[in-house]
Amino acid sequence: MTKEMPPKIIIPADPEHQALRFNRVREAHQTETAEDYVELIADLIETQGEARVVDLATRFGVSHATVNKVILRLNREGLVVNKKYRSLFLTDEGRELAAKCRERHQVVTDFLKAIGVPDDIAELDAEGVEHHVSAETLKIFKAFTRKTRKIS
Amino acid sequence: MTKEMPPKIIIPADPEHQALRFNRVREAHQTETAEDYVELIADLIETQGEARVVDLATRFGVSHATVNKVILRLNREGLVVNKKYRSLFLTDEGRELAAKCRERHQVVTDFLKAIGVPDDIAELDAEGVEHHVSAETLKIFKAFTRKTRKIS
DNA sequence: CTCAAAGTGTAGCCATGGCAACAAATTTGA
DNA sequence: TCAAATTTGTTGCCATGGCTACACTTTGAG
Ligand SMILES: [Mn+2]
Ligand SMILES: [Mn+2]
Ligand SMILES: [Mn+2]
Ligand SMILES: [Mn+2]
Repeated sequence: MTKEMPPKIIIPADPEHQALRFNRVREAHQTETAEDYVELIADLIETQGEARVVDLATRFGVSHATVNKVILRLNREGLVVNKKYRSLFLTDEGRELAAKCRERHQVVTDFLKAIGVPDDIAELDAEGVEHHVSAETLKIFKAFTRKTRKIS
Repeated sequence: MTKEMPPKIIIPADPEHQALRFNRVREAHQTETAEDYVELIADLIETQGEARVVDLATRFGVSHATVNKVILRLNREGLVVNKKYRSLFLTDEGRELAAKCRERHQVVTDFLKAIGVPDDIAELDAEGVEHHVSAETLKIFKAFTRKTRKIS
């Protein structure tokens, strides 16, 4: 990384350029589990008072064993605090990430609705799309939604 | 699954409804490797005359061993035909999927550019987003791009 | 024609995130 | 209170898609 790239001309068919795209998608996949987990944990703490393994399992549609394994990783990565047989908490870093993800999720959902996607479909699509939208695109989404709302 | 759900009212905070969203994302992840592979194989056959393992590796930014393993799966799934030490071919099903994915990829890229996302960023984002966009949303993307093009 | 380089295949390792089955702790309600 | 139900934890299995190292085949330059 950080080779010298003087004028940085992008040739779309350039193999290395293509590799960059796929690398970025793979990176997104690395982080998206963590993102969805901290987001849902934050939501549960707000709406239910606490985040329990069994609720995460139901909401994600996976077994509690799977949740447990992921939580172990998130703990290792410093996003989640868990004491045995107790409900889950977020670290400061986890809370920060959750806030960022919730905001982003909302921007994507609102945008899809703004361009006319039915609410239920917008919510389905946003769950996946959110993890692949760059900051620049997000900004454009936000501006578009704002503009549309002023009109209507 | 397939419990009786008479009027099917969607409550956004409903845990089962939430599980549906995440299940859909997981399904997309199951298929997206296959999608990107057949799309790139089709492109290489068109532009280079043949699709070779080493080119796929370069374009995806992974080792040739990884490509080989994925190709094995795609062969098992009836999308790719490969003879030892020979270049890769698509089955009819593979070609069909490739065409569908290329079209979808193009629609997403064009849409992002149409709403003002810079070309290079649009191409980055599209590579991930394409796999999470429903048919309904795609239709709306297409209509929006068409409309925008008429204006400009 | 030869043989070195390039390409391909394979084995074995890893991390992630699925699962079922079983074990342990906690909570609940009779 | 205390036993049953619920929740949580753990183990061991699987598939995917990463990697390196090494083996084999094909290709092409000299
Ligand atoms: Mn989300
Ligand atoms: Mn998501
Ligand atoms: Mn694509
Ligand atoms: Mn893609």
